[in-house]
Amino acid sequence: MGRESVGISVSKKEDFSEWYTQVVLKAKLADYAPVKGLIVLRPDGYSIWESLKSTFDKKFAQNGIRNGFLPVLIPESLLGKEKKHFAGFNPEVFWVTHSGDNEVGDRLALRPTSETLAYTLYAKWIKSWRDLPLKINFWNTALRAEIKATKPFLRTSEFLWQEGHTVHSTEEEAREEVKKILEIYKNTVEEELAIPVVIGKKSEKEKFVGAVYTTTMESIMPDGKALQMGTSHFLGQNFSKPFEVKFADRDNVEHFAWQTSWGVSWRLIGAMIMVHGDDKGLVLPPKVAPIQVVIVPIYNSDEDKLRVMQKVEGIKEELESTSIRVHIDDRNELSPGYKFNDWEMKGVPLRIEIGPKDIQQQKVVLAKRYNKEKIDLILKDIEKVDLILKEIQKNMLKNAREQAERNTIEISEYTEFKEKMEKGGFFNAAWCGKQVCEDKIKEETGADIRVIPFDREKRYSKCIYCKEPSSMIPIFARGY
RNA sequence: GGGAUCGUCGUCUAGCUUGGUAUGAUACUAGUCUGGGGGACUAGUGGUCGCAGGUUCAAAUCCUGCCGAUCCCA
Repeated sequence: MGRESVGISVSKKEDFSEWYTQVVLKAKLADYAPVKGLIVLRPDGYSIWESLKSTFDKKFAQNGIRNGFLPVLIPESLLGKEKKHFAGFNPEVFWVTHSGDNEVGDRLALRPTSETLAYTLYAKWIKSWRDLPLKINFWNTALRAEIKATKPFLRTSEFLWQEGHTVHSTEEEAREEVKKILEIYKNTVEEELAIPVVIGKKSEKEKFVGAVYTTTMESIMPDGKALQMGTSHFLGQNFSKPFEVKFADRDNVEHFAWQTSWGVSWRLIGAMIMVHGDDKGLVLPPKVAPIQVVIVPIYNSDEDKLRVMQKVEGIKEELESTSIRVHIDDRNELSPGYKFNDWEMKGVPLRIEIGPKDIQQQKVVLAKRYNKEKIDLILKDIEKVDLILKEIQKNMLKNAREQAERNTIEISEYTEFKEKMEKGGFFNAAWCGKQVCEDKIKEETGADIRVIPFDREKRYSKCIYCKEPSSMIPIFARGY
């Protein structure tokens, strides 16, 4: 009894959407807030975010990027300065119309993104080529009113993210920056979260409103839908002109600057849950797990307890000396079986079980979360835990990659495309580049162009829709 | 944007048709026995029925509005 109400009550395979929501809530990553579309991050969820944040911060710093802070309110007059940008975001902006009892003249937007505010300030700060490049990243939240059904981490009206905004004196340097950032994103997501991504460009239709072009990384989820994992935009001079981000070059001629902007959000956490989780709950990659190893002591008498706990403390110290994050589950009132299930729900990568029998044999039992494997480890080999965690991290990426590959297909017949799209997946299909075809495909199959992979930008074939000559093979999929 | 369904202790749920202040499970608290895969027993705590208003002697139940959630279609 009780099993159903404590654990996940549906299987990942049969009801993916319900499964996802239950994992988020029951693993205590997040909870719903009293306002539609808003969620609350709990400590277990927030530490995953903190872990990602610290990795990104290190990599950004190595690339000469520093952190700053921007306020949340942006006057309408600023937001509207770049026309297309404004038109794109306007339908989902939250507006502040009053300050206290007084109506404000120029309505204030709760930032849907900060380009317009940042660049107003950049225009003040940048005078000379000596001020460039200017590279600032902002960790904050963005607000975009979601009318559609919301999902924790994947679609919420407020989300945690970082938005980076850089300014360069040359076009080449800005384009290079866009690329560098996307590489940082890809490496981090694959190495930390063990999720494989495909990088490339967005189509004209799908690019960031106001950008010259958008580069993106996309991943496929186990239900066959695509998730945008992060974007890095080349803004050209589209913003520097209306916002007058200008600098005097070495020859004392004034030029408009070249800009980039880029961001990843807590969607990454949602992706991690979907890709790695199973019917027992969350499965965390060791690198981002708040607790990497949980020790469950087993005993049934006071003398046993004493002996076991002594051993357990020793193991903990030894593991911590190699910077492993260890937790001892010393809750006295719960049975070992309950604890096993509890930590599996929370996704802790490795569990150590140790009881009187183990002490007698000078060993412990190791249980790996991601593949449910249970093995014995001789006590004096305890330092191998570090290696095992590394191996888990590696295998999780490998498994995810294999799964992604199984869900990716080459396709050249439109009828087959339509038919198979019902089941989802990444479809490599040729495209002529015309938006009419892109629109028709979206209308008839629900799939859009997720990404045009960099290595498939110059592949010549026939458009899947109109059969006219095509010059690229994008990935089509239904998205989140 | 159009349509449908729903909202009762923390969670799931009975009651709603035929108005009379709420059922059970789980969780939680305490104790005893237990303890290597969600343990048992006993005793407790907890809800005024999403919110606001209306009808009525009386509203979880009927009516109106709002808020929120889920699903389908575009």
